[in-house]
Amino acid sequence: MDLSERKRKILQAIIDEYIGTAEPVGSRAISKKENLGLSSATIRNEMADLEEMGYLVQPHTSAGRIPSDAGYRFYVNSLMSNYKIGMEAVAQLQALLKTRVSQLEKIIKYAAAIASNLTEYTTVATAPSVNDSQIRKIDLVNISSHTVMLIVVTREVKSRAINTEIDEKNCEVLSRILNSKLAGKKSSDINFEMFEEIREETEKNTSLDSKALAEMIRFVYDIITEDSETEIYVNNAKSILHYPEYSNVDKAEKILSFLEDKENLRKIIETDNAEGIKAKIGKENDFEILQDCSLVSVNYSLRNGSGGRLAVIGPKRMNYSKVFASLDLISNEIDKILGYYMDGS
Amino acid sequence: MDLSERKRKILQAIIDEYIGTAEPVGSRAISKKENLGLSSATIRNEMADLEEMGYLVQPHTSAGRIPSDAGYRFYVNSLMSNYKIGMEAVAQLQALLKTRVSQLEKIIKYAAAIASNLTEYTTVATAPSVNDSQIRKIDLVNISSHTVMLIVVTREVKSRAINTEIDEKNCEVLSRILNSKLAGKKSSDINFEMFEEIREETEKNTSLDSKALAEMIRFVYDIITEDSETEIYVNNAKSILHYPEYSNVDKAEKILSFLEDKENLRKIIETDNAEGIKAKIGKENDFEILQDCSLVSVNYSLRNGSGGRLAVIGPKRMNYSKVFASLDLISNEIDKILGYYMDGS
DNA sequence: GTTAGCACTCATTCGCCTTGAGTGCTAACA
DNA sequence: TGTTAGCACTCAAGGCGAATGAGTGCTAAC
Repeated sequence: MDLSERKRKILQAIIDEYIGTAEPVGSRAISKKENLGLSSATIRNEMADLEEMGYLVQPHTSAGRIPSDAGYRFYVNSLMSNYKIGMEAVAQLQALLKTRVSQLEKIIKYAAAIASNLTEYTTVATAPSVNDSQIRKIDLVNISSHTVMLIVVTREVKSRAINTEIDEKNCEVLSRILNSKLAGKKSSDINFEMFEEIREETEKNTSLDSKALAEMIRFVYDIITEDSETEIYVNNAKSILHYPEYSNVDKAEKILSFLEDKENLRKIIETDNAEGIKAKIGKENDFEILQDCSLVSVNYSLRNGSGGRLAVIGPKRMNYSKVFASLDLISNEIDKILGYYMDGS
Repeated sequence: MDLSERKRKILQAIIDEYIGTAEPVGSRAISKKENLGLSSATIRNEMADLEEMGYLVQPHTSAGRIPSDAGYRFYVNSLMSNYKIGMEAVAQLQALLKTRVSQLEKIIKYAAAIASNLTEYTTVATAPSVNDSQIRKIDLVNISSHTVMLIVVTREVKSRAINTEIDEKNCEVLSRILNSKLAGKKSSDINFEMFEEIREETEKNTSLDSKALAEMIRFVYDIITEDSETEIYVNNAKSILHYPEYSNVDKAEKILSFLEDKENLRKIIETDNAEGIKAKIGKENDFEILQDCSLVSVNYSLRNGSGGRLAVIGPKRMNYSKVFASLDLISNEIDKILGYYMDGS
């Protein structure tokens, strides 16, 4: 599928124009762009060719052309220009991410927010998954006469307030036993039998009511083995309403519903773990509701192997070059920070 | 402003009808409701009276009437019927809240989600504020060769991953000193001078680089004194799009933007700490953008004095009786659970 | 190979008319 | 004196056709 230089230029001009206006592009509009000195009639001939080749479609006879999915695909693969993000924006981004570096859990949340600011599209991101990391410490702290806070430290901190009658002294003994048996282990290596030992040993060394103890152990087991449900962040979903494509409120509502369901989001964002920035254009998306959208995503990773994904969702006629540039910038910055921060093990 | 029994009935019928249909209500529609055997002409006369009194307005001469803010206010204060929530829904709610009880922090999140399911309107809720509670424990855990997890336990658990070179042994010493100086204190009683002592004592007892130490102390100070930013949960914002009042996409987008800004939410939800369920109808809302909406809210509280607020936001013609009943139910259930759970101190 | 010119198509807009829901007023009725 | 039937009036909404104009494809000339 080779295109003449002229066809490439015309196709590019049409798509650029359409991205800006969301209106079918006519031959005259293109011919008036000074850079190629061609009359509208010539452009018309070329456009007819491009339509035949499948890159353009005509919504109706007397309208201009709009890009087809294939047209966008060609544009993304070989036509789009390099977008240059302003130095100030870059500096701002770096500064902002740096101030958040002490709240590692949240860095992706901020990154996703920044991405949606930069691009003005909806963004979806998964927090870095920290499954299966080593247990560093388990702690039981009495916070009121019958509430104990259970804390498990791995790479992250999980906690649970538990309603129980275990007193401070017994808490101490129990937490000492828990640590001696479990600290240093990976959560995937832990099974319920280990807790049987813990129960026995604790019963020997404390005056604990065996029912309260069993309950407590159950909680510890749960908190350790539960999949730390990786958070998923959505930003700027409402931007959908901006696009004429979704001026139909019903359609807009459907997609907003879709974006509210974390399950869906997980699916669309986790299908692809490819390196680098990937675009899914229109019908390339598995979900029917996204077939008028494009999804551009990138994964970031920590040196220890865990990572996550950050995606931009917008209309098919999104500003691809800007989106690609933004994601590139952001994922680089994140990799820098996280790589440094989380390295070693 | 006394209304005859007949006027009350007519006003109630009009508002009930309008809540269901969102269309101006005509005299004929009311006269056909069997319960008052009056002709449309008679109703017309009464409606004219009610309009003069300010309870109804006419969008244009040849249309029916719609309730004014004052009309809704009268309806809420003295007209609306008692909505009875189905037993199954009540049982479901109780069951659901109970299963979440071990994740206390999240109970309000679930309660807000339930409220928006029950009412089908947008809900906004603030998590229980746990400011100014006593520090129970401070911990420093090495999670990698140069990352230390800082953990502060009050009624909740706050944590921060910190990039530093402090090794395990020094961590232990430092955390012992921190606990001896700070445990048991309220975070509001803590000032930076105390940390000067801590710094001096630590320097005496460890080989710590004084710059790393100063930095670490700064983090501890920050995490303790920072306002634990009470989370704020929004559910079902998109339900706005359902109402014909917001079929205008621009208007819908404005209000969705408004609801995305946590600052705004905080303001609308925290203005009123009154006991019981309160409604703000139309222009009674301070924010101009909400002047076509009503906001019904309730506060829940723990026995220790902290608490939060849960609000339903919908169109002025919301189903007030259902919303009131739902909030009443939910806040009672929450109070039961939290009261039991968090009591003592 | 390029372009000017022309006939043709078709979505969009505008004005006009019709329709119908609803009102207020008046006069008659109970 | 309160209620109701009847009638003239108002006005938003919807249907319809003409006008508009953006765009095309094709042809003939350059």
